[in-house]
Amino acid sequence: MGRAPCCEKMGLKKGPWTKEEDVILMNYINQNGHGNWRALPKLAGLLRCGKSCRLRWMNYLRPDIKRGSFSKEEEHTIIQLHEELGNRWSVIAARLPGRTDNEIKNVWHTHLKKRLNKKSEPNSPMHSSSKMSSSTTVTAGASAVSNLPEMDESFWSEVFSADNSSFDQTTDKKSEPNSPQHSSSEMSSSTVAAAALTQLPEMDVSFWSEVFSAEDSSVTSDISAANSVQIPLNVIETSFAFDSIKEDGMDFWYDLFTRSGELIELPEFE
DNA sequence: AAACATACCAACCGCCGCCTT
DNA sequence: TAAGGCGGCGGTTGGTATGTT
Repeated sequence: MGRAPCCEKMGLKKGPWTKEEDVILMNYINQNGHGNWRALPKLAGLLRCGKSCRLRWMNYLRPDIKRGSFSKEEEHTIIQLHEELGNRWSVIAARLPGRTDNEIKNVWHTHLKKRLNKKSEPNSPMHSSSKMSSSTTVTAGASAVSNLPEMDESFWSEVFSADNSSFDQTTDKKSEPNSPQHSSSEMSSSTVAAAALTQLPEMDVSFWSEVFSAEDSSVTSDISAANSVQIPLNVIETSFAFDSIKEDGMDFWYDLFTRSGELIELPEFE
């Protein structure tokens, strides 16, 4: 068919997103939704292609994204679903609320695949087919399942214990959504950041606390500045299926807080 | 302390399927 | 029916962090 590349490279930005861009994108989508990704960057005033905006939103900024490391149950689920479905990450992601296909794909390639390979290496009738990858179809997946040695509790506990160190490592790193890799510029305006915080109470707190720490603590006290941005919460609430999000979100935060004793006091939302 | 290797993950690229005209 | 536009998906890459020598 021959289509034009998604972003006519003219002056469009690539690479890591800055916090300013994140805020702009979030504010825009909160206010207007994302009817047309292609048109969105122009309307929002971003020098990005629509695809890039969509990806950023889907994989990172959506309020319902669950942060933190994958639980054993989640990893278990991924492994099982991958056996059934192959590399259909979006389908797998649909079964793991709050997880993105990209995230799952990454976890698979960095942890789970290795773990399984390690596990099955000695006499590997099953996964030595490290080629199960791209061409894996549902039927192939199904046949793979039938070839599997029965995976009882001991199998899974071995799989998980095989690489526990990395499992734990991910906990710390993942809890920081805007990874340190990003040499992103600091927030230019504490007002914007504070506004975003108040608008999105369900947003990943560590994200915003990082934003604020970049400024300094005075920012949090400057939270009244949030009033300068007029995005009523009800707009946000109608933009998303907030009810379900809230439920998942609360569980997530409760879990997160109870597990990390060292967590600092959060800014108070009023 | 420096150099190198490895792990991790956000983001890009290109293809595909669906929908509209 | 074909062409074109768009969103979405999966593979891959590149930059940074971390570990090892």
